[in-house]
Amino acid sequence: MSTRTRFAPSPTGYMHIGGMRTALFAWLWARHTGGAFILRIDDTDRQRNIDEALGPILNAFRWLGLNWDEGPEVGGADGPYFQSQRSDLYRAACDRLLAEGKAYRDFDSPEVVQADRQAAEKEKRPYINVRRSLDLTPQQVEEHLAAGRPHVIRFLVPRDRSEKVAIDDAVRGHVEWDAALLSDPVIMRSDGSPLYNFATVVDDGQMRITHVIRAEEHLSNTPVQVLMHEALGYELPAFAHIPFVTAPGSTKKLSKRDVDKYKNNPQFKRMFERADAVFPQLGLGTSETLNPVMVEYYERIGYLPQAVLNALARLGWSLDDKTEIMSLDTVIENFTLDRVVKNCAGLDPDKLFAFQSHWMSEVPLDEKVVRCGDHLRTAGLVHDPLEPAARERITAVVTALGDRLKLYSDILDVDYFFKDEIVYDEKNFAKRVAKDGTPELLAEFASSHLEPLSTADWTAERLEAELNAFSEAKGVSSGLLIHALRLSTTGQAVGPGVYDALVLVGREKSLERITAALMKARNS
RNA sequence: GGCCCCAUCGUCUAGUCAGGUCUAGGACAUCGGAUUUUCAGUCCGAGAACAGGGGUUCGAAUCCCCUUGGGGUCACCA
Repeated sequence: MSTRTRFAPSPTGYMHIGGMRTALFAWLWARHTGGAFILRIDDTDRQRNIDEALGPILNAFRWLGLNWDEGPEVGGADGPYFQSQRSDLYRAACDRLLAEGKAYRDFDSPEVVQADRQAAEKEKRPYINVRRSLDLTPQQVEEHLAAGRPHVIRFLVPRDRSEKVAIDDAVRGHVEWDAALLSDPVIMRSDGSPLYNFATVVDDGQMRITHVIRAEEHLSNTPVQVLMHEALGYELPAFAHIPFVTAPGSTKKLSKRDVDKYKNNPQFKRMFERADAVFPQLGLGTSETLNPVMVEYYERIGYLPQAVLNALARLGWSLDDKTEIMSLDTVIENFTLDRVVKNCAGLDPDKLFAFQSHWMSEVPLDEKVVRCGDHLRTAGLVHDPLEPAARERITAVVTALGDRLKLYSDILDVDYFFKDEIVYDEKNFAKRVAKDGTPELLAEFASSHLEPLSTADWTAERLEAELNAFSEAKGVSSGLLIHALRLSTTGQAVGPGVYDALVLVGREKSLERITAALMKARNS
């Protein structure tokens, strides 16, 4: 039988990076086995603004290139793929259970149930729901029904079953539970809508899912689901509970609720700072609106899908003892569930960045130019990046940047190549320019060696030769002038090689900026 | 608290199922050196781990038990 895996997100308005990893593993297993990957939307709870809430999720899949064989937009034979449109299926399954005595109507009010729970807690004994409604005679049930008395429907756990409820999890191995300790799960609310635990079983059964690959936090839902699969006569799928992704340097599940804490996390901190530096320029808000818990963060800040995919694949899975850099095709070819690690894995921003460095080095110049052009246009630094002169300039800058360009948004750090005014890195300006003797040296170099140069002679080679000749004659380290020149003409301490930078800034503007810097140094 | 899961360098991991070849391998990060009389980068190198205790065995990171620690989950959420 052909493999069928699924990912069933709830439309929350964003795609969680940890959820993305779970989805990736399910997708990978389907692709590795030549099976089907199904996207199913768990929207039993919220029906409003479904498009708005679903958009970012589908976008995340598209950005990473993870296609789905059945689901929203593409349809499929086992649809619909929105739980909100599958009510009849749940109703029918529930009726069947009811008719077979495998489920029952529970007339206890939420308050009563709550009191039971509290009583159990007080007496320090495990809570299992009290089956009062089971004592009702058929006649009493009819009366309650006729009276329109609100009730839920619970699945009747076979607590007296002799053997344990067990699964052979593809990643965790044999796991078993004692059915006698299980509470009867509510499968239908009093308003007639299904609960997740039930809907999932009905969907997985009806869609003939062969491998339920999901995050570890669902492990404790598994026993009742197994029982419900059995009760409904579905063939039990294989389960693979993969570890969840934790926050960097933590053992706790990565959660959007904790973003405020993450801002102080030493490893996460830089990502938030980067967001606050970049997103406002792109009109995307700040780290408040887009943060590293969301997949969109990575897309917008200029990560490569290859890098994110590589990092995600290596989080809880490995090919062997040395392979780190892997294309999606390589991962598909080698992905197996038995090589999924059992313990939870912390998202590592540094490692992701390292993957990014590698994959960015594989991107052709033209592609980099186009993507950087997009960022520049969005930031208002370039009107039309496709216009020949602009394109040429962007190409020159990207070339000069070389492998310094790690994220596409890095292009915004060299905005001084695209606008007139520059922002000084004050600390480094003081250190490299406004210090003993340097302004005088710089002034002399500018007037004696730079100003005489014609625009045609304003080349990296010539500039380097002039600078070397001057510093040799003066008996000073060339590094002194190199730093002073960079700070003066770009305002920054880091950037392309200084001769390239001077060429990019141009003769005219370079001289102007040096003059301005000298004035600034004198006044400080 | 009940139930369940997990435990190798700071981090991600290889090795665990089929004990020896593991004085525990790789990657990221860190530190040091080289290079560019420039930041970055690149190259080379270094430090860095089997949670603890009992067993079984000639031999245990690997098998068994206990302890400790971490985590998940206990809804008319998903």
